[in-house]
Amino acid sequence: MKVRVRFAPSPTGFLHIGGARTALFNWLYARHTGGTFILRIEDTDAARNTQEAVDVILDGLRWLGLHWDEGPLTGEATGPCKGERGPYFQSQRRENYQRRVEALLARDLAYEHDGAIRFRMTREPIMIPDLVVGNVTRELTDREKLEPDFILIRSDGQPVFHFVNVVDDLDMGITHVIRGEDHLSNTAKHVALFRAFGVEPPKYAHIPLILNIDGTKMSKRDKGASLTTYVEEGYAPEAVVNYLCLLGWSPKQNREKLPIREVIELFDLPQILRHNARFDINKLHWLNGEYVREMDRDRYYELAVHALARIGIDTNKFPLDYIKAALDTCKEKIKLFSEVKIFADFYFKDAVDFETDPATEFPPEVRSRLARLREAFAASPAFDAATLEKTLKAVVVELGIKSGLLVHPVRMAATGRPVGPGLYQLLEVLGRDRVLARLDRVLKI
RNA sequence: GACCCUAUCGUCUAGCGGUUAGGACACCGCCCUUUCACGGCGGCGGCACGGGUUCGAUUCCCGUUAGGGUCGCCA
Repeated sequence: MKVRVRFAPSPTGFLHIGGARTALFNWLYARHTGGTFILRIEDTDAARNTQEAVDVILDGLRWLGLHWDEGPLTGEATGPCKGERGPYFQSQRRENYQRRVEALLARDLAYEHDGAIRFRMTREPIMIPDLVVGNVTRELTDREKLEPDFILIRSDGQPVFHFVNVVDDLDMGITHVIRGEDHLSNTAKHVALFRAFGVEPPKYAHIPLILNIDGTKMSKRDKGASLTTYVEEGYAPEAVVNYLCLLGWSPKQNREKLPIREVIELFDLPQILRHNARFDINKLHWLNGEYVREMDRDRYYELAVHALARIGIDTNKFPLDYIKAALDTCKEKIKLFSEVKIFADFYFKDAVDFETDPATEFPPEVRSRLARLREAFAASPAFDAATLEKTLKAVVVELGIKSGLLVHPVRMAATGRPVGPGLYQLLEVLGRDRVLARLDRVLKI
C-alpha cells in the first residue's frame, strides 16, 4: 500500500518551528517511501482563519522546500487545489462530516445531548500502537471517567477537531499519522473513532516536541518559535532544514551536515528519538555558516542582495561586478545573511556611519599617520590588494610603528567598523577614489 | 488531581550487557591571521537518584525525582 501522509496545520497566522519540523518529517517519510505528502488546512474555526494566515503556512513550507503532492495551490479556501481527494480545506468538507456523523447516529454510536452530538467512547483502556513510542495503553483519566463521551459536533453545528481530523484522515486514505507527541494522549479517541467507522486506524508516529533551550515549552510568544524569524534573520532554508533533521533524529556516523537527498535515504520512523529536544540557536548559527561558505556563488549573491535590500540598501545603483566583488569579500566571513549589514553596508553607502565619536576614534597622532598613508595610497601605481599591502607596510616601516596602529584606523576610516572583510581586499573593491575620499573626511576632523 | 511520554557532557546526539562512554555546537587556552571568520592543536564537561536481574550494568526491570504532554461545545 502506497504511503500517504499529511501535514494538517491550523491557520493561526504563523508557522511554528515545531510544526515545520512535523511537516519536514512527514515530507521525509513520503519521499523516503515514494509516498504522497498531503497538505490539509484545518480551518474549522472560521472566525480566526484568514487567507493571509494560510499563506503564511504555504509560504513557509515553500521556503523550506517541502513541496506537497496534494493540497491547496493558494491560500484561498475555495481556490484551486491539486490532488484527487480534496477539498483540502476543512471548511469545504462539511458534507463529509455530516455524512459521517449521521452514520454514527444511525448505529447509536453517537447521540445528541444539549444540542451537541457526543460520541459513545469506550470505557476500556485503549492500546495505541506507535512506531516511535511503542505500544501505549491509555487509561481514562479521572475526569474522563466522570464523562468518557466527547463532543463530535458542537451545539452551533461546528464539528470539533478530533472528529474532523479522523474523518479527513479516513476519507483521504492517510496511512501514517506523523504528528507531535502532544497528540499522543488524545489518540485513544481517534482510535476509537476509526473503529466506530469500522476500519483500523492508520499507523501512528508521535514525534517528540521541540522545547526552548531552557527546557520550557515553546509558546507562540517565544523568540524563535515562528519560522518567519529565521527567514527574516537571514538563515538559509537548507541550513534550517538540516538543523531540524537533527532534532529527534540522527544520521549516525558522527555526521551533522548532510544534503537532504541523503536524509531522505536514511530517514525512517522507528529511528526517531523518543525524548524532546531543545532548540539550540548556536548550532543552527554554526550550521548556517557552513552552508553559506559552501553555497553556490549565484545563490549566495541572491540571498545577500536580498538581505541588503531588507535593510534599505538598493544595490541596483551599483555595477554588477562591483556588487559581486564586494560580496565576495564577505562570503567566507558571515554566518548569517543579516550580517551583511556589518560586513558590507559600507560598500554601498556614500559616507561611512561611525558608531563611535570620530574625534576620539581618530586623535591627532592617528590622523597624521593616516595623512602619510593617504599620500602613499594616492601615489600608488596600482590599487590591488597586494600592492596596497606593500604600500601600507612601507609606510609602517617609514613611520617606525607597529602595523596595527595603521591597519585599524584605515579599516575604521574606510568602513566605520572595527571588524569586516580583509582590509586590503575591501580597499581594492572600494577603489582608490572612495578610499581617498573616506580618508580625507577623517583627516578633516 | 488523574492519565501518558521521556531521562548520556550546558545543548544536539552515538551507544543497544564487558567501551579509556565517541562526535558536533557552545565555552576556555595555544597556533594561524596585525580585524572578524575559517582552519589546526589542546582543554573543560555526561550516563538524574535508589533498588533489583546478572559474573558484570549507561544499556534490562521496578521505584523515586525531574521535565514534557493530555484530560475543552480550542486546534
